[in-house]
Amino acid sequence: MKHVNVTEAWAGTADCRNCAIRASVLFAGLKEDVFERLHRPIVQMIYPVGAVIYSSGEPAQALFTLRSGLVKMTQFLPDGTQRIVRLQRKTDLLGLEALVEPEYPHTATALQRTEVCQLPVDVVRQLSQSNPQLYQEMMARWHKALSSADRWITEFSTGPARDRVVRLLIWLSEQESDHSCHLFSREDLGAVLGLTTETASRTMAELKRHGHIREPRINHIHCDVPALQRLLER
Amino acid sequence: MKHVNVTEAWAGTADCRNCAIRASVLFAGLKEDVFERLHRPIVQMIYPVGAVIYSSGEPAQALFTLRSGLVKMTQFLPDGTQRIVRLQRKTDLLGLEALVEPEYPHTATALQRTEVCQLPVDVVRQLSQSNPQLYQEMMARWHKALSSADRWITEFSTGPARDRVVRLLIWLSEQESDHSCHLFSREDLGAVLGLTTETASRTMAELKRHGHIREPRINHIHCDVPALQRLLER
DNA sequence: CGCCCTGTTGATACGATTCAAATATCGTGG
DNA sequence: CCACGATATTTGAATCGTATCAACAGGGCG
Repeated sequence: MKHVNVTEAWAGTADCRNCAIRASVLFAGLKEDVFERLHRPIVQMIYPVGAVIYSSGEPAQALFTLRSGLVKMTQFLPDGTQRIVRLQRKTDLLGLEALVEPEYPHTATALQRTEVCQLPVDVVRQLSQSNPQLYQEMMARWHKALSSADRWITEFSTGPARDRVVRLLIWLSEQESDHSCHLFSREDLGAVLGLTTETASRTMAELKRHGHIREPRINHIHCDVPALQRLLER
Repeated sequence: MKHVNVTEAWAGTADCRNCAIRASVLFAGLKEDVFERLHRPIVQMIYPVGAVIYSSGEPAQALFTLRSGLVKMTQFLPDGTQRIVRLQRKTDLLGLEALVEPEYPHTATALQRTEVCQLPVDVVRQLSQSNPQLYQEMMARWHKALSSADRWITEFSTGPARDRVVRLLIWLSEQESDHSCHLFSREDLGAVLGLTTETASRTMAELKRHGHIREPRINHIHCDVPALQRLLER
């Protein structure tokens, strides 16, 4: 595994009012004056592949809205082993735990070039308590995180290797318009699905041989989604 | 699988003020007057083994605080297969999703005789919005649910069969004082751990042969917890 | 150019599933 | 209360899938 030591790029104060994903971010539907108070301390950041957004055990001082990219959430067990417990992508909110715990429970690492908006935790906590709209939105975020966890268990931790890989490819294709998806390393692919690197590699090779996927550029996958769906049916 | 068709027992209006687990329930620390408004509509229920507390797809009208017992949360996939995605026990809050969604996403089934308090969702929603204390408590509940989900992934969906069984036995022993635990059927044991019934049975038999557990009465397990811990270490 | 890292492929071993059968347990009605 | 059938559990043998260990190919980078 390549070791990356990045100082993340500070990309300026956020222009929330013109945010391309504003409709789906935390503050969709906030009144102007409330919004005004909130958006000022927001900072934008850009992380390259491999960059760590925050680490497990670090003081939890901010939440992050994901504007683009893909982030793996890793949990470390007492015995030193680690497992990826979630993947986060566009419009997801990272580090909700900061509202409740003093330290982040996961390590968040960019698997693709990733843009985030950083929200100080006290601001979010304070506003969400006084603003029913935001309160409801927070609940929805927790709920979304929990649903993802359930989906993770049933789709990515269950069944034979091929099915898991296929489900992940479909999941990754969901957000792309053209049946393509940006994959990450075989090693991470395995870690996400609880498989070894070799099995991940073999499975990908087999899917290619059957013509269900193509890989014109490395880690850029074209998926025959309907065919993949059919594979899952039996 | 045995099919149970129970009408759950109504056990009267809750006596919250003298609740044995009040310190750890949702309303710990509420002011008297607020508490007064809340506790009136609370109803206590007792479910026998196998009883369904609520079903996936059913209108979500209540949350449930678990006073005692054990409940499995089952998710049904489009293809008809099902998987247990969580186990809930004393002081856990069931059906948080009711705050956000019109229908329950899971089916909640009692694995042991289970006592719950039923809280109407509108009451909880309304109170939690106006009461900062309860708001914070709700966040903590969501967080707890999410942590459980993470733990589920890393402990019960990962590694060889024996390790999974051992981790579950330890988890079940946690709440008992005397290193014993009340188990459920081998079929459910398998479903919880993503294993077949046969593998679950074989693994239990092997643990018995090695003297790490005893089963004096059926499904009443005595665990040599330190020995089990040691099994996980290598 | 050569080294290192990632990915691929092959051979083998191990563990879990599957299918099948025997045994134990539970619940019910006689 | 016992006997019976239904259901759950245990055990065995064969098979399948994944991990493991090992070797090798290709690409990027110093």
